[in-house]
Amino acid sequence: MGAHTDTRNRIQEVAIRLFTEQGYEATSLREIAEALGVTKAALYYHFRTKEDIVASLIEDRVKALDELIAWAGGHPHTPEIRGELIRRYSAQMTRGRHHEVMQFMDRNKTALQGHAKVDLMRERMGELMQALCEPDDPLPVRLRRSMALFAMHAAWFLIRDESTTEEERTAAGLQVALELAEGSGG
Amino acid sequence: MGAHTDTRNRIQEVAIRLFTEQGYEATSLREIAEALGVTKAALYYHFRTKEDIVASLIEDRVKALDELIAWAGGHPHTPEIRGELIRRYSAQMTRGRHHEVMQFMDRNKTALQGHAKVDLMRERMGELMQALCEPDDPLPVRLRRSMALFAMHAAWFLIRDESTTEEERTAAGLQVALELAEGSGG
DNA sequence: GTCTATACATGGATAGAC
DNA sequence: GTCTATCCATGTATAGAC
Repeated sequence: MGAHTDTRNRIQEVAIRLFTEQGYEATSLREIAEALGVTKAALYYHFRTKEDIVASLIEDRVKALDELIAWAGGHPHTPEIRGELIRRYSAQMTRGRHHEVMQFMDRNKTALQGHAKVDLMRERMGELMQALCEPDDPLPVRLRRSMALFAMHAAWFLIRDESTTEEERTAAGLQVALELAEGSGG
Repeated sequence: MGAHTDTRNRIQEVAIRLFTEQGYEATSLREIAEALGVTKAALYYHFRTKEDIVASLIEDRVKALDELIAWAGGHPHTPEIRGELIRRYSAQMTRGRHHEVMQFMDRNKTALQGHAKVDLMRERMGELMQALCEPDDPLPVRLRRSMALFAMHAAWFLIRDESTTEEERTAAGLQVALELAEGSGG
């Protein structure tokens, strides 16, 4: 954990904040550099490209998704397993930068298209969805299950209320997600 | 409805498609022009700026939201009124370019930040939300009601299945939205 | 590790001819 | 209404000094 790792971390911190607030394309490397009190060229010592900064930001999230998919692969598609999968997903959102990463991606959907790591992560989300529902489930069920995952993101960034605690967000997201997954019609 | 109106319409059609597929910033005016077989300069005859194209795309949606908000303003906040509000919202999605506009905006959140008409529309969505829930409603209720609106968008673009008909999408979105608005916890 | 300087591409937008 | 030509700002990325 020398000065190298530290600067690298500070770059990531500022980058994800600005990418989320102002947008990925609207945020120049010059702007990130200035916020850190260094120059553009300094960033290029730590990251080969702008895309590499993004890749570094989401790699923990991809790993976490891989674990979830692997776990789901060893279990049958039952309501109980779906519930547990959702609980585990919810728990991930409380750790590290995971919910920040999801918000960053949600707000920059098109801008991140074509980034290798981002496309990989979209694939993983698709695989996770397949663990939550069969292709021949009725449309309302598929819609509800897709939205179950979204509920756990939305709890963090759809509700903008500053006074809401992290525990309340997590609980609300989890509750709505579980209802959506096993609601009256599915 | 002369050649003027026609070309203008064709520009809008190509623009919203490319903005949604590839992204707003990733789509240059040159690219739109080439897809139409004209030059960049020709576009500038019909629209003063790139931002003006966006404004023209969403203005019908803003008008539709205004109508909805006005209607809600004349009624109390009851489950029945909320249900009717959601039904009317759902009906709007089946007309004109409304669901395409919502998808375009969903996929380009940050890129459209600061566009006057887009910011206006975000305000309107906020007002509509206020018609659906009180500030002191419990968090899961607020989350569910926010997601009710999202469900009606998601029915159109979260489910990518080509064989799904427009009627099925509309019905599924409406059903899930109504469940979310008046679910077990809200 | 960070700097200055700069190459190089691309995009939005305008001027003025036809 | 559409064209050619061009301006100008900005962005990513690199070379090379310190």
